[in-house]
Amino acid sequence: MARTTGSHGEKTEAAVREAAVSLLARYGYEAMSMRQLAAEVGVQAAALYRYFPTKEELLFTLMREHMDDLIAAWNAARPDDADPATRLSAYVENHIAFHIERRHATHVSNMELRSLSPERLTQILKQRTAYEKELRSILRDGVETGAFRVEDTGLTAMALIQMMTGVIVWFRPGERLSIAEVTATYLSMTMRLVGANDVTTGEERHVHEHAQLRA
Amino acid sequence: MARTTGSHGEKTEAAVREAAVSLLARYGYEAMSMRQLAAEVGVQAAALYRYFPTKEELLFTLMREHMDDLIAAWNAARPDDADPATRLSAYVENHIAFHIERRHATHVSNMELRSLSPERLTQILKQRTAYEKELRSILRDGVETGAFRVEDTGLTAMALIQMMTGVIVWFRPGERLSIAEVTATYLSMTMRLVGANDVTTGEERHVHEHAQLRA
DNA sequence: GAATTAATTGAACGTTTGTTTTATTAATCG
DNA sequence: CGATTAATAAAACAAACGTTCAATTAATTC
Repeated sequence: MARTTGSHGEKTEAAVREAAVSLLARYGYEAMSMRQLAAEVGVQAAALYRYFPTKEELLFTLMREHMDDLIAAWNAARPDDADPATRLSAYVENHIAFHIERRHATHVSNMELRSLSPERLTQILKQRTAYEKELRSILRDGVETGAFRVEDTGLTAMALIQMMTGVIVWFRPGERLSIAEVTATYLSMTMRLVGANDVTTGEERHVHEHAQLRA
Repeated sequence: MARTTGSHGEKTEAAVREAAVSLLARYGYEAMSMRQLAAEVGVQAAALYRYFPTKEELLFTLMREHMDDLIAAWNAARPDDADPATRLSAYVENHIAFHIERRHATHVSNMELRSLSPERLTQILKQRTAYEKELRSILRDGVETGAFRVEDTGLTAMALIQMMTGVIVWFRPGERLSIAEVTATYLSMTMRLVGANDVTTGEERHVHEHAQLRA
């Protein structure tokens, strides 16, 4: 047999991407074989090489596009000329919403860095650093204006990102908490962590609205 | 050739464990081959099977002992009849010190869970849950006595653990910050996060001592 | 110092791996 | 409808994998 009835390049490539994200998240890069991926798509292994020249290029493509999307999502959501607290809220909300919605791809992008060649690793890390820099900048501005009380902006940014990204480890859609509840709780934890409620006097009230939701 | 001069079982086994933790942390379970591990130890691959029956059993042994050690360290450090803030401080300090000191082993225990068989995975997760339960219990007590202001103890415990364990991702000994500085900063972030400084009136002062170390 | 035990080598086994090549069939275009 | 192009299958490749086995040598014991 050769070309199958109803076969279409774009559809197959989309199916490969989807199956790859799923299998990579579940088994990891080294444990996922090209034959396993092909079987999931319903195709022979050789067919994969029409869309991606190597296994590593497939991984890299998925990771790069995921980082592109993350940065694009933040650029669309960022409130440009707002006070630090508002900008921090937007960052937290975007980060958590994006990471919950795309848990599998995030898992891959965070866990499989060591499977990339040095040059490709550098590129992904560059994108990640650019994204994290946005948070550091917000924190720095907040410290300057007195909106936040933070000891070390670099360290705090790392702590916040680790904390927020951690949702993908335990969060399962449809269990106990909704995305909105999780986001609200993380938002208030973040604001307390950066010492925001001691300083702001007006709109930071909305943080406390959620504060006793489930005490 | 066969038995080499100066060979001794205990020494070899210790060398295997040490090299395995290092290689597993750097390359991951699937990417590390038994031949690569043997080469690192300076031995042939077949010699490894005198100490560990399979590759997976080697991984499991390292992970189980690491969890044992973590729980033992906490049992040695835990202040039993103290107020929640003191207990939380002890938990944070122990967690960060232990995880920085044993970054590689922690990395393995966190990243390679999916390479374990279901039964072995269950055992490691049981140990992990037992350890995390300690933190949830501290948070619950703190909420009850009014020492902490926390919306969801389970969610807060997960957030704190993700945040604290995250140090192993970026911390490198001998760079910029000392272990003591990192611990102090994480301690004050934790205390703010659980809303501790609004309630306690006496010994929570020592939190603020560190607070403006590097603002 | 001979007998026994502990530790290791070297070769081999059957699988599985990522990838390439060639042939074949379906879809598309003129 | 015939020619061309796109999409796939099937088979094969060498390399690497975890693991086993028999042979061999060092350390230990009596």
